[in-house]
Amino acid sequence: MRYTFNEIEKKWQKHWYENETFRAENKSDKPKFYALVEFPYPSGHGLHVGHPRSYTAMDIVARKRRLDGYNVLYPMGWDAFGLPTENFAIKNNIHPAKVTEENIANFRRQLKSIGFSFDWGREVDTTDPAYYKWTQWIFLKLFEKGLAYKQEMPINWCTSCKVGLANEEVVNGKCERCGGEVVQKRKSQWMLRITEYAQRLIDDIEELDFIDKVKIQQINWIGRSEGAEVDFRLTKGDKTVRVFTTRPDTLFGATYMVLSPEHPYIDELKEYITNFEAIEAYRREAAHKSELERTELNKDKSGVPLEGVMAVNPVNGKEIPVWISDYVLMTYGTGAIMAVPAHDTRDWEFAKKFGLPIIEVVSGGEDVQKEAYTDVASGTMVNSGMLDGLQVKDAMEKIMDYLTEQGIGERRVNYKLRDWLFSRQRYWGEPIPLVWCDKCGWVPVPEDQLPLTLPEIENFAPGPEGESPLCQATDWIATTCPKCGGAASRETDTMPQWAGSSWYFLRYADPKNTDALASSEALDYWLPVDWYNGGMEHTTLHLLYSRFWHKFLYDIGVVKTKEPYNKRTSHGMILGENGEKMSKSRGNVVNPDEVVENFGADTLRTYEMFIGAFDQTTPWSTNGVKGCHKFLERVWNMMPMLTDGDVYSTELEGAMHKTVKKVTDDIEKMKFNTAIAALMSLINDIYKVGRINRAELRTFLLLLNPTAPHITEEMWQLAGFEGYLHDASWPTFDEAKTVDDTVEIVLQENGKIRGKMTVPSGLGKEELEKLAMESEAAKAITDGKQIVKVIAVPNKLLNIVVR
RNA sequence: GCCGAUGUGAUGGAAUUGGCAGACGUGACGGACUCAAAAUCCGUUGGUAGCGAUACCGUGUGGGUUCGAGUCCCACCAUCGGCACCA
Repeated sequence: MRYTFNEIEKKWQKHWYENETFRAENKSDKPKFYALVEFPYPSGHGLHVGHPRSYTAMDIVARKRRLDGYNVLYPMGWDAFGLPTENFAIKNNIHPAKVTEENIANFRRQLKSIGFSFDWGREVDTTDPAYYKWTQWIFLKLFEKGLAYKQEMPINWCTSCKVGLANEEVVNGKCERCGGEVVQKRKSQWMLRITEYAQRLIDDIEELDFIDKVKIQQINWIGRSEGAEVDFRLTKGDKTVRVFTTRPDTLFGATYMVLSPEHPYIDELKEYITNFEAIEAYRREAAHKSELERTELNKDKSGVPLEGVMAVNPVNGKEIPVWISDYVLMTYGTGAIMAVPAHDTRDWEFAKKFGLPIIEVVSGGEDVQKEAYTDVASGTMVNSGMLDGLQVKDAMEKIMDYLTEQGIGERRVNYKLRDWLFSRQRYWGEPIPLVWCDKCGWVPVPEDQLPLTLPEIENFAPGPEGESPLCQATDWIATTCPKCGGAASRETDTMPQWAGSSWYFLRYADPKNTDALASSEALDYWLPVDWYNGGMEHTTLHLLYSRFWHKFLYDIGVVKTKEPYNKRTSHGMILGENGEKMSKSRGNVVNPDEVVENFGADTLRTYEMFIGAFDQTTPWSTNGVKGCHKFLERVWNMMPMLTDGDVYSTELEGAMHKTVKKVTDDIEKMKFNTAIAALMSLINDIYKVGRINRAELRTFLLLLNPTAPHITEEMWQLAGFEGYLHDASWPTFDEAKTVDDTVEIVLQENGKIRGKMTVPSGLGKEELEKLAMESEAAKAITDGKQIVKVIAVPNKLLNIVVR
């Protein structure tokens, strides 16, 4: 009988869908398990072969958990707001909602053809007003608690198209669409105070079961650093400039000060600055550079001194020059630094270039005129007045106490993490549900008027000054103030795509609820997510944003867990066959539809799991796909070898127990490639034996089922096993039967292999040494030599060290 | 530049976490079946020398620790992910 995968797969997909086999219940006697994958952005290109890598992995976990007796929730949805759809809509003048609908339909069809065990009754769509009603609701709660505020922030502005651009649309400082010049333009925008949660986001990650690299990257991204803020008086005007420093101990070595080009005081000091034109010119130049370019360490330092204004070092009264330079960012710390060139590499380079003095205040390094000495662990203070003779650590404490006493500074913890820029001047996003009233200020749209839906407009492109496209909807904008009833206007900015994806996993618990984002019973039952798999590239944005929102929802009593996800793992990317990133322009895109059509969903799934280590990037290989298809054909062709037998045969018993153990362990560790390799080895053994009995086939099908669910379900039925495979239980193994009676050990001379011998397994060190030393091979090693030492490793080796 | 990873046969990768490097798959070569080809099945396959037993070399590069290093430490090189408006 031929392996007609197309028919078999359609048959079972239909069966599962019609019988709602994978429907999750919000109440059950079984323990719950919530498996989550990142919902896709339904792009016009259709599913990428990268998507099924993550989805198959969690499908395997979900299917295995069901066989283990869990009530499993494994949902799917659409993160459908976003730029590409909007740009496509602008270009072709189609409503983005229409584009989105078509793309979703295509994605849904593709995902269904691969046989994932999603609960299709719980689909969510971030662009559905019934969904974004609650995204808006969460925003209003944030606003109510003072966590949303407006601030001037720079956007990328194309001087030629007159459009605000996403970072991605800026290529080498030019507009991706027209090649026009891109500059930084300041605009008042909505921000969310994620920094309020910085410490909790660090503290609470500790106890979570996240892979280490995710934890480390999040912690580094939040970037906590301890130090002090210090006030420097200026010789002109009545302002003091506050700087943040992690090295207050080096305060006596501050030989100049640097302000960010965007620092607001510069304008206020205009009347005192004698070279204001040069300053202006430099600021214009800085507006052309991205932060990435500005902070590159190896780039040539640039800057301009503020002539006519000096700063006064508060600890020794010395006047020091004030510069502006683009390596100081307005977005970190206070936007101003004290420069200590002797003990900071970037300051050192700047001082060298502009001939500024370098004064050593920590001794212990080389000549500071030749190189900055940055070690904090050792060193003694010099040239530092009251700090002289102290160790760095003690000097740090003393100076901070002094600054606080004198009222010229204070201890301060700073985070690299910045508040979340939440405004977009775009159409295809959730409208921000606020109204501006000249009398009352920003007023929330009343809850009973949510969702505030997107207005219908003619043209989805942004306005001439970079305003949101929603500006065209004048009827929609004009409204009354919910507070005073006077004339008022709606906010026209929309939310970023990250908004909808920051809470979608909550909606899955109760996706059709109209009274709340989900019922508290459903949330209490399903949360937290037990296992969340996704891409490394989402570590510092999506994953952090959603943890922040979840913590906020915890604070206002919506959810009962502090953290949304218990466990986080990540998958590697799939590259094109040539080892490059898949892209249309490179012509190396693999369409999953073709793989399903030509080889079957089970082959696609098996291959994507066999391709390599799950968390590693790997290239696609058509021959590899064929190899996996061949494996499934060998599985199929076991049917004629089937014999009776309720227990494992003696020939295969050991191999069966070992494979059950291996596959069970490997799935938990996401080592799917070696789990499949173990099944391939087992089938090689079965072919050697030439037959398989019913007990062995039953176990084999169960082990392969999570990976290749269609073929295994079909063979289960063909073999006449009871019920459906998906209702059966995961096989168990007997540890004792996974161990062979004898083992081959290696005999080494000074670590080099000299021979092998077979010994009973489980021998202790002494027994092994005694037995092995009597062997011919051991005698050949020791003959005529002096034995220095013998190292015995049970079940492994015996190493004889001789001289 | 900063943060996080990775580097093993012709090739995708494996290695119980310091103990036989190369499991499993692909490719290649040989054989069986066939009029023939495909498919299938069985075998061989890191390099060098040797008929052979075997010996030596071999996990990006250079050092180190250890009885023993793909695995640990130091330095370097290369590649990849992220860097806040792509998702």
